[in-house]
Amino acid sequence: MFHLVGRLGHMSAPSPDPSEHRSGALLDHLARRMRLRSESVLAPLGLRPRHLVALTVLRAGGGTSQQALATILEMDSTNIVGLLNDLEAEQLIERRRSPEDRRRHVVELTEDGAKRLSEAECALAGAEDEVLGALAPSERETLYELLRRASATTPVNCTEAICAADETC
Amino acid sequence: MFHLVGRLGHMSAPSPDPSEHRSGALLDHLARRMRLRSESVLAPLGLRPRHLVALTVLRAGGGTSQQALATILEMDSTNIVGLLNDLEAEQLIERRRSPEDRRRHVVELTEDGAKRLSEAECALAGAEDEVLGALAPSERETLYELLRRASATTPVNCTEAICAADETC
DNA sequence: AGGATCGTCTGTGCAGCACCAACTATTTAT
DNA sequence: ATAAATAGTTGGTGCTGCACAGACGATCCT
Repeated sequence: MFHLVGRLGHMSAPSPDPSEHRSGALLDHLARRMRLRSESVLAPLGLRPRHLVALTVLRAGGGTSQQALATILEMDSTNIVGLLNDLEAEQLIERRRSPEDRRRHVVELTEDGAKRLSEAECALAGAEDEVLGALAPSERETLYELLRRASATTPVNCTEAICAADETC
Repeated sequence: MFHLVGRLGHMSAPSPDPSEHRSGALLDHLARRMRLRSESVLAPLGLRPRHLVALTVLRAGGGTSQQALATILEMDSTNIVGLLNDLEAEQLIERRRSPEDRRRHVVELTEDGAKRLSEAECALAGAEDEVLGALAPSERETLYELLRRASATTPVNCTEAICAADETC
C-alpha cells in the first residue's frame, strides 16, 4: 500500500545509514515556508497560522479542556486563553462548562468554526502547491496521513494527561 | 455556502474529503513539538534548531551563495549573516570568495560541520521517537523522504526564478 | 565613471511565547 | 468545615526570532 519509496537502491559510501535520517530540520524548514505563505492567505479570513493549528486539533479531538489543549499544543496555558479568546470572539469555538467538573471549560468547534476551517484549508491550496510542488498528489496524501497520525499522539509520558481526558487508568 | 463537494476517486476513505487535506497546520504543529525537544538536546552541542536547518540545507545543496541561502530558507539576508557567523565561529561552515564573482561568498559545510550535524542528528533520535512515536520505522523513512524531496525545491513564484536557473523563458 | 549587486554591520520595532503573580470558582482531601 | 489543590482568567515582564531600513566597502557590469 504505502510502498512508493522505491529508490533506496543506491548505497554508496557517504550516508548509507538511514538511522541518521532525522526529520526535525526538514519539518522546521517546510513548516516555515508554509507558514510564511499561510499568513497572507489567512489574513483575509481573520485567522493566523496558530489559530489554524488550534482549530485543526479541536476538529480532530472533539471536546477538550483547555489544559488538555495546552498539553497537546505544548503551549503555556496562559497563552491558550488569548488564543481561544480570539477564536471565541468570532464564534469559531465554544467554551462550555463541563457538567462533571464545573471548573473546566470544554472547548469545541462550532459549525461556523468548522466552516471557516474548511474555507481556510481551501484557500491554502495554492500555498501548499508552492511548498509541496515536488510531490505528486498521492504523495501529498501520504504525507498528510503520516502527519495526521503523528500529531494525533499526546505528548508527555503517556499516562498522566491521557488520564485527565480519558478514564482508562 | 460553499459545498466543495469531494471529487470521488478514492474508495473507502475514512475522512470525507481528501481535497481539504491541508498539511500546513499539521506541519506547524509537529515542527513545534520537535523544535521544543530539539532545543534542549541541541544545547550541549552549541547548536539551535535553526542552525540545524541551515546545516541540513548546506549538506543537501553543496556550495551556495548567501543570498541563495536566504532564498532557500526564506529568511532576510541580513539575518543570514548572523546565522552563518555563529556557524563559522565554530568552524562548521566555511565562507570562501567565489572565483567568478568575488563579491560572493560560497558557503560550504566543513568536515567538522558534517560531523557535528551527524552527531546532532544522532542526538535527536530520542526527540524524534517522542514526536513520531506513532509511526513505524518504515513510515518515518517514508516521511523523511517526502520531506526531503519537498524541501529540495526552491521557493519562488514558479516561472521566474526557474527561468533564471533554467534556459528558456 | 556610474549604477547595480553581494555581503556586512547597526539599529528599530513587532510578535510569539514562556514565566510570574494574583484572583475566582470549584473540587477534593483531611 | 477547613484546607489544599485545580481550571481558568488577567496583567505584567522579558527574551528571542525576525523583518525592515540605512549606511558602508568591495566588486561587477556597462
